Amino acid sequence: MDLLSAKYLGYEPVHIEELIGKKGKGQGNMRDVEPGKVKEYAAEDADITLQLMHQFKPLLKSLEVQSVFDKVENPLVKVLTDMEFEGIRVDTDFLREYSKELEREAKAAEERVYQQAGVRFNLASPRQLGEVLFEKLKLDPKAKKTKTGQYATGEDVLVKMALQNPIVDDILAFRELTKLKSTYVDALPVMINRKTGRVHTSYAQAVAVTGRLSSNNPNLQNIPVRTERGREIRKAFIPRDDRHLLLSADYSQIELRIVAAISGDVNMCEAFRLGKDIHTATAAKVYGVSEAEVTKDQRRHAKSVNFGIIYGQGAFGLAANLGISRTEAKEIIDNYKKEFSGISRYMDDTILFAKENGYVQTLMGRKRWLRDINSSNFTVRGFAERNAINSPIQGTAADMIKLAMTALHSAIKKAKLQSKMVLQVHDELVFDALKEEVDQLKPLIIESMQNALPLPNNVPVIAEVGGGANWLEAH
DNA sequence: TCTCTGCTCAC
DNA sequence: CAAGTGAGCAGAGAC
Repeated sequence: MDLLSAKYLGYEPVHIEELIGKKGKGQGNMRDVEPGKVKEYAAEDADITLQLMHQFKPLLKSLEVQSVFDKVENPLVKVLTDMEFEGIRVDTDFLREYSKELEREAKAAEERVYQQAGVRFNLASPRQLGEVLFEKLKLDPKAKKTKTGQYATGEDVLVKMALQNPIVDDILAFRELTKLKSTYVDALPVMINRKTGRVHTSYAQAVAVTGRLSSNNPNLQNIPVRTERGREIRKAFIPRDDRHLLLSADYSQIELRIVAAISGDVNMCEAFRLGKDIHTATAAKVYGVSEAEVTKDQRRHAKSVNFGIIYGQGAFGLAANLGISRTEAKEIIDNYKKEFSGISRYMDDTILFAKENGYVQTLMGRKRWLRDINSSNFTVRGFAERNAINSPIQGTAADMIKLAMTALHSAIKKAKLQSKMVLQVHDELVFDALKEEVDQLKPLIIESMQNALPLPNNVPVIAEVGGGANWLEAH
């Protein structure tokens, strides 16, 4: 495959690597680039990439895809190169200290596991752990095996055994601590560019089949946030100096708004137009109560259904997720489909469209081809059907934030601001913002994000922005 | 050194 | 059978 096709299709790393050899052999290293030269490299990279993409254009078949190319992808190339070269500052002293703490806690959890198991082994090996748990300790006579025949020891399996078996909590703690240490706390400082003192991710523009970006070397799109210990790591992402702040702006419920808008479901569109809490509004409809009467559990269930819808989840998955019976889950889903009949119709129509045309598309016309949509194999076809439902939703959200990024890039340049857009995390943008520009920048961000791709049926798009001395505080 | 597997992090 | 899109780590085995 030639460079051009390889690049566009995402089989080769994009941007920085090809031109200055961030990880290529014998071409020097991104970490050695002179800080003063960074801008020149970025400009050169963008020019060449634009040229290559222009040559690739005749190969694109449909008008819709050309429009996605012209309006979304091509203009984004320069935006991404700028973001990659800009990078983001990381507090290495903080991470070094945190690493020691994680090390101590992991060691302690590991020792407790060996004590309780009555044997020492490699706790980091799922295979050895499975043998200890299910053959030596016989914790579950019906233990499940993976496709290669070893015992499954994933988090979902272990959590179910946690109440009867105290050893499980220590195993899970060990897993969490070592994951955080090896993947983030110890890895990030090594990725810092010696000249810029910052980490520079690479964004792949054509790897994810839905149109999302992906991020690697390092991946800055999966920095922990869910657990207390994980969240700490976000404190290590900081502004370039004390004259700057980190701003974080994210879309509120963007995928659900998109489902509502493209399905035209009256109840969900209305809920968004009235600015309601969408999960509470959903629960009220599904359980036939007023919004004030909705209980915590009902809202939790509704939230799960709303997410499940986006992924094409069935009663089995919902039951497993919520720890309820399949009958109960089925009842919730049936009610949901009755109350939100527009969404139910959208799902059926989209699968039918895919079966007839062999593809589905986003609001911008981005296509995903589904070669298995008419397969006679139930499992294979099922996957394709869930892809048919999910891809237009996830892909439209990707179109929207990509358009917003390009618009913002231009707006920041036009206003002659020094603040920089530095990260994208699917529905979030992060900025290294000069403090005196923040009051001007915030409305610019909100306006660009909310108006990048207006949704049908008057469904409002809402973006929220916050600031702080690190990525955690900015949220 | 390379590849696959199982697991876990994000949206 | 059963929830979509990614990236990266350590273990384990092939070469």
